[in-house]
Amino acid sequence: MTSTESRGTPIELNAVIVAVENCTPYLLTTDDLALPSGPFESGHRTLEQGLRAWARLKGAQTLGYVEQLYTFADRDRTTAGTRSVSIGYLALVHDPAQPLGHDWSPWYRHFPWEDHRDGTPAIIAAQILPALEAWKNAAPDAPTREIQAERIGIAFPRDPRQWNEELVLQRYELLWQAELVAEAGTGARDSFGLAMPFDHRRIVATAMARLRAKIKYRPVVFELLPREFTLLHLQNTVEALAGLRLHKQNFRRLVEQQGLVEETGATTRGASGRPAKLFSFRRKVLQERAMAGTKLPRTG
Amino acid sequence: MTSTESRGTPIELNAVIVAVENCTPYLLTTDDLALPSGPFESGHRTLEQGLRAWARLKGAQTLGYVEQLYTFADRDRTTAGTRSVSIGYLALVHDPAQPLGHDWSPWYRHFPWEDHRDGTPAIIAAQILPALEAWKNAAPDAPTREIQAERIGIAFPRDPRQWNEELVLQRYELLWQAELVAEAGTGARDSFGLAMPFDHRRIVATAMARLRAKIKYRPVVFELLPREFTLLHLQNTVEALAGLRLHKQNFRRLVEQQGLVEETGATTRGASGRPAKLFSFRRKVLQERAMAGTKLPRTG
DNA sequence: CCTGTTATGCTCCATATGAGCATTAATAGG
DNA sequence: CCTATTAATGCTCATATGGAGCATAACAGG
Repeated sequence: MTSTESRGTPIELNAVIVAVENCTPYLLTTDDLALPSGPFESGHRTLEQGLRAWARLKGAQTLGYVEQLYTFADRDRTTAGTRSVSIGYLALVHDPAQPLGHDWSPWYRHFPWEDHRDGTPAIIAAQILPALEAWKNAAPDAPTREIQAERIGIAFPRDPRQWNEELVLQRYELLWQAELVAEAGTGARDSFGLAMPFDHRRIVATAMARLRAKIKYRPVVFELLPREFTLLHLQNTVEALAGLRLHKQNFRRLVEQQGLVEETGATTRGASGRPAKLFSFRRKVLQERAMAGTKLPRTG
Repeated sequence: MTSTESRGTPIELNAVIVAVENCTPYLLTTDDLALPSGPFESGHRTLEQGLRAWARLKGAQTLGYVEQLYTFADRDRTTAGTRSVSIGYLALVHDPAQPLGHDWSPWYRHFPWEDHRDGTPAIIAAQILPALEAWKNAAPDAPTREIQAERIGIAFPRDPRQWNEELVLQRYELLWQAELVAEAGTGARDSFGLAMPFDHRRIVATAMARLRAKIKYRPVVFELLPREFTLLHLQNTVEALAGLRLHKQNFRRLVEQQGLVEETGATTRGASGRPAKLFSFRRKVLQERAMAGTKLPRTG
């Protein structure tokens, strides 16, 4: 920090642009599966506005929710030889009018171990755990093995009920260190999930983790839904993001007791089964409860 | 984003370095109350490591916990004329051996409206609310006034039990927009709290909000305490950060049931009153519960 | 009418949280 | 030794909140 080598570092923006269609979350990518990115443009007042304008140009639907994720600047993060700094953004696209095209990639293709909606994915017991075992056992000393074993146990617990869907980034980093993802470079033996260029899969992991954490305390799911939706549609979307099945009745109780939605009066028609009421998001809650609230045992 | 004007933008790091002494949180600042900052140095593997090395040089105690806060890059953020990008960090310093010197500033001097440990601070009813009222009433149209009133009501609720200690940033931004902090520039009539140069007070507000949110679901308080502490000391530290009084018995119950601490066997001596047992942080919980857990009604 | 399917209502229980009341263990000062 | 003071601790109780599951209701199609 004492050097004056501040000619300037190239800054780029990377956006994880998410849409959900038919119970599947998708990422907007370029042809080579890279995240859309561009140079930092100083013409906009804020980074976020710049991102929105740029996404419009790139042909993504208009971005709804936008949030800064993280600034990535490890030394080994080099694009075209020079070290680069990237500011990652997460953006959510409302239910797209036209079906998603070929430039949208289902995110579980890149993270097959993260989708637990139909039970623990087979790849975990069949391939990931054995490979991690082997990696752990290759550690030089016992204490290290101990620590690795702990990490593995937390990231990929045996008991399905222990699965913590938020640990997306920890899991990806664990697989990286064990050289079980192609991006780790050094001649990975096994490679799980569809790789992405540069550190983009890491950025996506960060985005998934953030999103999975956020849906629990902020009504962001609605940024991925059309204006009107059924409660089942809402639940399916949350499940798609979390990669988990939820208890239907309790999910509804939660949604209603929090006053997140209101009936529009209309119902679905034509489908099989009892028609469902249509709901819309109560924008007011954004103001009413600027946030859930406390976990501290306050006085008064 | 289509231009190739990427000669590079100067990047600087700003660190909000926090320590707690005697029930008071302090910030490390320079003589003119600026946050310690320095150019982005590419010699380190990660930004975090760079920050640690640099803090050591600057004479801050060794940093314990470090976390990236946010990247600030609004157009009006200019240092010495040119637009600059700043990566903000939050760092926590363990109980300092020597007393904190003059380069540490109590954070409530900059945010007097945030300390509710002795009840709602007088400044809110006496000065802030009237000034915000006036600002709201000066809005051109009724809908705008309506919205401002909502914002004010959430940021500074009348009922003390509605006070949400996490909204530090929202409150600061509200005061900024109402030109009630000196940094807003345009000839602020009133100015609340001790100002800081540039947008540094905004960065601190971001840090406070993050910290207040984080202590609820991650055991970060221990990063601000000595190895051994009493439960009262622990509670006082949390209260200092949150700016709130907590219910003693329930606080203890919470801490114990979460298995955060373990007795060291020793007790305090010399003080008045019954001696308290000394505790230490159970590092294991970091692994055991890599995180609190769910808010979603899972199945299974 | 009978069956399959999905939407909705409700109950029950375990645990967490919010508020207090009551005791106990030390120290300081007479 | 006795007493006031200062904290630490132990417990209780009512009320939320979260997890599971049973029971009904409303429609499509044969």
